[in-house]
Amino acid sequence: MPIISNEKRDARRTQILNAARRCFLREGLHATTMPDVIQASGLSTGAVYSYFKNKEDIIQAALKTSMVELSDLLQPILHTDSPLPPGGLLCQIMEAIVRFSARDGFDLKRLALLGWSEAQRNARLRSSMGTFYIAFRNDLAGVAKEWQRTGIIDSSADPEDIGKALLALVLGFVVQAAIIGEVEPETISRGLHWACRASESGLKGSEAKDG
Amino acid sequence: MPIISNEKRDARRTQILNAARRCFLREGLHATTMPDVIQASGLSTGAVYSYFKNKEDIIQAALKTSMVELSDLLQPILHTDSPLPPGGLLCQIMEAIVRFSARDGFDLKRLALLGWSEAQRNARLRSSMGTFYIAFRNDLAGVAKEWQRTGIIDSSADPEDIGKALLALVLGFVVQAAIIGEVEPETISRGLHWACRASESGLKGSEAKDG
Amino acid sequence: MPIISNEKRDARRTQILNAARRCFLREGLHATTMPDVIQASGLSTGAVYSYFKNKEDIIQAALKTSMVELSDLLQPILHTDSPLPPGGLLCQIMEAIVRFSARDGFDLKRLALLGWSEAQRNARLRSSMGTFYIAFRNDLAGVAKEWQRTGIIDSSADPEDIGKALLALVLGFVVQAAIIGEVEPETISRGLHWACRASESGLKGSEAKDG
Amino acid sequence: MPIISNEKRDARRTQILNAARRCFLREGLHATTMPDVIQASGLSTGAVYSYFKNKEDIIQAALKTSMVELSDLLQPILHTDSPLPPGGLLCQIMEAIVRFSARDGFDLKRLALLGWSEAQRNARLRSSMGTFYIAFRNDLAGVAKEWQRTGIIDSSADPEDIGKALLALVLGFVVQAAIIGEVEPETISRGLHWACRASESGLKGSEAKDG
DNA sequence: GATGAATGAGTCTTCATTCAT
DNA sequence: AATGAATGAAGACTCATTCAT
Repeated sequence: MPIISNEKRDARRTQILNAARRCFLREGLHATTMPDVIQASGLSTGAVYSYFKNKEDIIQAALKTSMVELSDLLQPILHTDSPLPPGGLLCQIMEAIVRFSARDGFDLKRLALLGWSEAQRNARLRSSMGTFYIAFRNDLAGVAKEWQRTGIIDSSADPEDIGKALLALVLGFVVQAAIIGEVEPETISRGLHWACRASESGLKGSEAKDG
Repeated sequence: MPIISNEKRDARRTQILNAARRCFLREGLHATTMPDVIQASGLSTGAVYSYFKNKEDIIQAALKTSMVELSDLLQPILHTDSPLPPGGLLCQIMEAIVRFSARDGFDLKRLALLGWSEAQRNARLRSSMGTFYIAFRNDLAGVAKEWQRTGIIDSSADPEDIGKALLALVLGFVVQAAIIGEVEPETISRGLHWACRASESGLKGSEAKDG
Repeated sequence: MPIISNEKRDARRTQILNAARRCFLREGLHATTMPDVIQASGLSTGAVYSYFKNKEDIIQAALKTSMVELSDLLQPILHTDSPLPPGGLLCQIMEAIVRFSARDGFDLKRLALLGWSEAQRNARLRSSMGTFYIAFRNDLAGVAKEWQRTGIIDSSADPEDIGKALLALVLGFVVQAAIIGEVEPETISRGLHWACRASESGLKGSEAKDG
Repeated sequence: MPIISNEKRDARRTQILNAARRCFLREGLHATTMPDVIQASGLSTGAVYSYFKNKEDIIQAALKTSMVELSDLLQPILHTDSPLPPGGLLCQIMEAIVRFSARDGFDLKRLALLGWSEAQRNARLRSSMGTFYIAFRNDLAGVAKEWQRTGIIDSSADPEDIGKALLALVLGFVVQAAIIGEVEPETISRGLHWACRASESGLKGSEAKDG
């Protein structure tokens, strides 16, 4: 039965990819050698190369897998009929990311930094990563539209802009947590809360510039 | 006199560092070879190695230099007697970063991504980078205190939290601009403005969780 | 089966080591480059490096191998029930060394000089070489004890001292043969014979000093 | 006055050569770099290169100097009207070498090993070293003739052979002292004394072989 | 003459990938 | 289908020597 064979194939791929991610987090993308991945996977050189054409393919697949996993995690949060208000949603997303990192031992935040860096010089990765983040941003804009529909947010706002602002907060949380640490999802949310309550908060950049 | 003047030495160092940064942006930190840097610098192998002990040293210095330059750029914005309100300040910072990138042809945003990635496995870099970002975050918290002093922000807020939230926005803008593009400082500011005006905005994380 | 047999592995190691020894004798230890050894071995760079960690390892192994081979050669001479008297034994040892050098084309005498030099600054080599020579010296002292047992040598003599004197003669023969030439084992033996028959030979150092 | 200048030149040369010998003893001939020698000499690169054409020249001169110094030391011992008998002479020579090593901090024994090794692949050095050792051997043979003249040694002996045997002992002492240690001049002398008093000592190699 | 900055050929070593078995 | 030995191109770095000042 080819079905079992296929399952086995998938299991092997996952085994290699997980080994690769462990290596990547430990050594970085470039400093990780194929022997590193091969040893960590417990397979033979030839076996690994029968599942992936080359190292670039493994990087690509490992990062893509992470993006897909994250996507699965975020879908229920973003595609719900009654999304939480901005602050709550942000927290939910950031906590999901934190939880994901804890779950499998792959620190998604740190893996993301590796991916962003690699995407600078790897067109294929840049492309798949771009697709992922644009979809994420669009989903956030979609939530913003839902907020407008339910009257939580003014209908004159540009939902795209809101999506971009929210994405910036999420990504910035990821960087900050990975590089400095000492940030919790709630910290961000709370800080934002106060910043936004500034009298004449002037959050509209144009006003700021004019003033 | 074959003894080179300090100015000339510094000029040479800068020459190498700038060449390195150009290479890094083009090829990434690891894919950049020493011959790449050497050729780009216009010097000889030996000359480059007389200014920097090894490749790691060049990476270190190139990123450190960028941090120092950025720091110089941000100081006047962050250490002023009458800082702009939150939205305006954010815009100012992001625009400074954008302007810096345009100035010398070194896209600071993309260089930052490279640095964050490298910092994962390079303790020395992680240390100097951590110092820089913590100082940045503290400066932002300092501005928050100033806002509290002038009554722009409620005195019950934690300025540290505000610093973290603002830093997240700045870093997130950098990532988003580098990876997806199609974000302007004002976009973020505007999106945030609307998100924050959400009725019962629920930006306080705890409320969000409870809800 | 790509899994190589132990015999083949050993054959490869020997192949590399013999190539290395040929190079070392031609160029010296340091002036021999890895490409030299690699080409002489007939293998590829990677293959050589899969058998030996680095150049130092090859030096170490090449010299150690020589010591082991020499040891095998000397064992039957030194560990016999009825050793020849001093002069005969010396000749036997020196001739064994000469014969060994002729056998495989590796001039053991010249290789020894290279090793002694390298041992000055290479602790690991110094250690293994020290072990070898101390064992050799002890074996010579052992023969001296046998001589004392059979009455060939006075029982009041210190066998250790005899071992040291004999070792000096052997090593000195090696140096002289390698550096100046025109010495045969018998020459040494004969010269010693006459020198020792000096009336009031005064070979006891203390007497010499007093005189 | 060119005389002072010449003296200064010689002093400089000595300064460089002494620095070089210190380096050579510490690092070996090849692992010593020109910067090593330059720094140890306290002069500038250019200065050192104005006194010696290249590194090979420094090696050559440093070793030659050592040979000359040793020669000066041995002359009075070897060219005397009433030389000590064999055992005493040997001790005198070995003690002179030991004393020389202690005097200036240049361990002549270890320097000799370095030189022998280098002589394998350096024709010029091999030549000057050969000249030195042949002269030494001839001087020893000369002493043997003197011993024959005064009746200490049988007139039927070949003084050349005696020279070779004595040289072997001296060189062997040097090697043993440098590589293993725990040998004193007297030890050798004493050991030899007992070995030679072997009944039917059979020191004549031919007899040994026949037996 | 003196200086030391600059040169660049030459070394060791790694590692992605292939392919005989 | 699986294995892991073998390949060799490519990279980081050193250091003897030169020569402009």
